[in-house]
Amino acid sequence: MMVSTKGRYALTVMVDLARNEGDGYVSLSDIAERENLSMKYLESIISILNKGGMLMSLRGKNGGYKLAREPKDYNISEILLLTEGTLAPVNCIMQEGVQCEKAATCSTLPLWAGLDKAIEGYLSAITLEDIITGNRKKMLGDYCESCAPDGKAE
Amino acid sequence: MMVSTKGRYALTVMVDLARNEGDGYVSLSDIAERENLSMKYLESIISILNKGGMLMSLRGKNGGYKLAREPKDYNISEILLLTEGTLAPVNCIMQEGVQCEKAATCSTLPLWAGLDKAIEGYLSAITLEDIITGNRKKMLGDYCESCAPDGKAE
DNA sequence: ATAAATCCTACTCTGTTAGTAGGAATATGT
DNA sequence: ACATATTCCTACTAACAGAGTAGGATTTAT
Repeated sequence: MMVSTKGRYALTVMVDLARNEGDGYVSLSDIAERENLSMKYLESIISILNKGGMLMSLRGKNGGYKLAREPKDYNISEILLLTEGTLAPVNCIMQEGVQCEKAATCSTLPLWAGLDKAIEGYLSAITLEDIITGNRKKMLGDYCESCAPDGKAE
Repeated sequence: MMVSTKGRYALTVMVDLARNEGDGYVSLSDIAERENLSMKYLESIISILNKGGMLMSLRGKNGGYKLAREPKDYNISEILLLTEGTLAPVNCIMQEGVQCEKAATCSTLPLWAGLDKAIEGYLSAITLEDIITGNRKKMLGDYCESCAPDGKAE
């Protein structure tokens, strides 16, 4: 598994915030209740988003969080990268030039590098706004089987 | 991390077998020595490949393994799927119609489904032969930064 | 002052990963 | 027949990561 609940919930939080933008600062307890997730756990996740500059926060009564930018200005890759640490599909692909010592002769490395690129490419092309507006074409292509398990196209 | 050493070593084994095809059956100890991996661990991995019909095996002295088909007739997706169990990037995407109960209303599901599709698409387009022959264009596209960490294109 | 919120540190429980260990079954060469 | 080289099979273990929980300190609006 590449994306844990941490990254998934982080995205859920971002989507929830985007949907409730107008309301000023949104409290974590509201988000946790709406999304039916543990508030304590979300706390640790939203803290990463906040420190990473994705959010603005206000402490004290009536405090909470809101998006630092507009939904269209977040891509999914950056949200997941921040919370997960890496999106690399294998250990041999690591950040910034750090390489396996066999890299020069490894015949499978180009495969992993290519897979990494494919993942990065997909995720960085999609914005938070695409998710809010349900831009299925962008996310799934023209037709998505996995969305129609009963055999009917949507 | 989506692909563990299990899947990675499985691919390494397949590549090693493809490279040493002419020699009839190849023993596990030869592979382990060449690839510098624990033979005992490889044993458990190659057993999965064998039971999954990817290999032919011969017991006893001079025994070993060889590919059941030609390298061009294996795609990477099937090798990894067999050994890893799943390639799904998240828990909400599972096999054959099994779905999260919130699936119908989940706004992030299309993203995960699309990512899964992108991964599957990439991996199933590449064959074992592509790896043997070092088909970088197919694996990496026209230019690969991660292959030239010193800043020079190859 | 009180209540409602973020912020911070530390802990725990569980499952997965990455192996290791030991031996049984099978085939070959001498 | 026998020693040897191999696959095959079951079980075990140590370390790490994932998924939270717990408790309280700090800040701000009313």
